[in-house]
Amino acid sequence: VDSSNLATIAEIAAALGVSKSTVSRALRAMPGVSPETIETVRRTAQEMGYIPSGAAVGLSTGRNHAVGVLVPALGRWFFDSVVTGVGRVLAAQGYDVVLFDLDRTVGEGARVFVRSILRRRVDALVVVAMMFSDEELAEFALLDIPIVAVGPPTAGVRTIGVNDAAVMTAATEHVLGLGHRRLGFIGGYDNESPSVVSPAEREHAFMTTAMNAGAVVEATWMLSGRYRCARAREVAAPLFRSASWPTAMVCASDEMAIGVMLAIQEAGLRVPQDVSVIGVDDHELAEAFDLTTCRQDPQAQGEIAARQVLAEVDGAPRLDAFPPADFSLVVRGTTAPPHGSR
Amino acid sequence: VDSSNLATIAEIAAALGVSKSTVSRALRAMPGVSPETIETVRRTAQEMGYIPSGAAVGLSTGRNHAVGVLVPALGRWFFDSVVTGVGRVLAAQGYDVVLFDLDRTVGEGARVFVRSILRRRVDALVVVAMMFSDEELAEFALLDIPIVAVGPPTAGVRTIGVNDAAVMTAATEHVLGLGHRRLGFIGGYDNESPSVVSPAEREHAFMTTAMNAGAVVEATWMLSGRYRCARAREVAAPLFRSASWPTAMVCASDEMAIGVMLAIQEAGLRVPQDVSVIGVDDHELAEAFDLTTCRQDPQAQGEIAARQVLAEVDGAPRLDAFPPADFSLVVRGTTAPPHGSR
DNA sequence: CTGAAAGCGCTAACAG
DNA sequence: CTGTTAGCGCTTTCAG
Repeated sequence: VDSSNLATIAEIAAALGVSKSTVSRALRAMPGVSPETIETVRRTAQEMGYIPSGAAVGLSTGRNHAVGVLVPALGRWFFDSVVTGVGRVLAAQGYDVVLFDLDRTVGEGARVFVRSILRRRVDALVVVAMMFSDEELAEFALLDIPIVAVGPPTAGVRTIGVNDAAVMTAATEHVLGLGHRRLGFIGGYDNESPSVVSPAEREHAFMTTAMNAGAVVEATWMLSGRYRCARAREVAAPLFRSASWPTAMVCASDEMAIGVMLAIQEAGLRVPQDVSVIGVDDHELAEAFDLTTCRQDPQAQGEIAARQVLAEVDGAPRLDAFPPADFSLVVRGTTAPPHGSR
Repeated sequence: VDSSNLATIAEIAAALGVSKSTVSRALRAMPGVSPETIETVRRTAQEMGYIPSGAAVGLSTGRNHAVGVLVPALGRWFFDSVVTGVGRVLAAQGYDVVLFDLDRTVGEGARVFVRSILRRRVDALVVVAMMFSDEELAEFALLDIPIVAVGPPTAGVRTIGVNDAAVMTAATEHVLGLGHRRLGFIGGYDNESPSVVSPAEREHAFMTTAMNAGAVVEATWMLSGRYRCARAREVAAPLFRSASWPTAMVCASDEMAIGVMLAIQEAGLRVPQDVSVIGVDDHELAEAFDLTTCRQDPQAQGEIAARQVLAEVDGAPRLDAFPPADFSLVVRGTTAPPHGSR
């Protein structure tokens, strides 16, 4: 027990000749403490370099003033934005964010985090775009703390996020409206990260909308880019070097849209003259690439999630479902009527 | 004190008719506990859904098993990578990462974090690319925990990072070696975020190297992109629409290099035929953009930082300085001899 | 308005 | 090998 040289509440009490309780109350400005004592205590606390011990407070009150944030990985716009949003409201309320980057956990003793990682160090949990096993959900239940998910619907956890079907339908209808009838799609599908929730609705909504409009969607035009720019570029490259390609690519994320654009250009084709490209997110780079997209605001979603769990930690009634988050079509320069049309 | 329904060490002791100490020891597999007891205790702990209380352990041992990570913001490749690296080693050692995104703190009660935020909840600190006031450094000292910085040198804190001068010199020499004599530079300079450390050495090293080689560097070719892609594109756009532009742009980060390439293309010029572009980082998108760059590995740097603070938490002697981190030139397709040369 | 005392859940000497 | 006894630093009744 190497508790450095930081002052404790007892020490400042001794120095002032008052009781620990008085100091404790004064420090927290509780009702029923004379303004003078409150002043004196605060000042000497300051002078003595007092910093409360989170552990002691936590043990005593049962509140850790910290919420856990589980992300599949850092470095992706959506996840980062959510964490930023969550962090913003938590900081404002004096809560810490304990970050769990599950990326590294996968593979090893994989995801035994509930028991081994979150040892009641957090008062609530915000999880981003992840799937959980029944076991994990059971442990969450045991933990008995507010949990909300952000992103695509997470089984077993209430989720805040956009309506993926609506978003994709809007994107698809935009290019259909421009006259495109040869449509391609790139989504995140594959079994690489089974624990990361992929918005399944997106592919489905694209297909349905395209089919209903009588558009042509060849099997080879349905790509999987794992939501990464580089990966999208790789898988799209052969398509645009082949003999038959779509005149519009509907992408489930802006990162993939950018990758697709790169592939298109490398193949000697131009956007939007030869191929239109539309994404989803309004990523920070979307404007720089003049990318048409369906804007959503993950930071705001994170803020909503954080506010809700904090409210519940403070005794607010549990909210069972969130209304879908906002999104809106942002038309820029990567979509245009297909070549040859007017 | 609403300590849910989780079992405590006392309860499992009672259920087994042994003492708390025995349970405590058994759970931690301490020497001097019969294999049988250890087995029994563990099993019933498991059955009773026991999860140790971090607060109690922390109070008792003085170790929180958590380290704080301070970043200027999330969503930038370098910062994200460092956090990922730190998180990776911490997770492996059973430590939590408490993330402080200072972005939001700036402006408000700005950066009183040491006292108000880190209430001894962390056993160590890793800070990324930040500057601290003397006041803050004093509070760090008071905290008396291992602290290491990652990135450009941080005054008052030992830092792990690449030698910025060496990196920039290498980049500049690469284009000089290709025959370029009209050089431009884009760095992060400005007063926007005074608390974020900007690698000052980079601009200086570029200048020195360029001058020594007798290259031409017009004043309007020295840009400030704040290390953001979009910003870089904006400031570079007018340059490449003007009458006089450099044949090679040396960029202090890949994100800015990409922005510059966008601006070049928009101006109707081509990379590398008209303008060569070289960056720094080997960002995850560098390969997709076929960008020549000076690779560094911020994740590895974060890992080194994390390993060192953990070692010191465990009693290892304090390390006063780190050797410079590795970097290497990665030549790809965005640099070539200047037009007209052979 | 203030003090005394009892814990929060766990670890850590000391004794057996 | 196991039990007892003190705390860690703070909050919180319950009495003055």
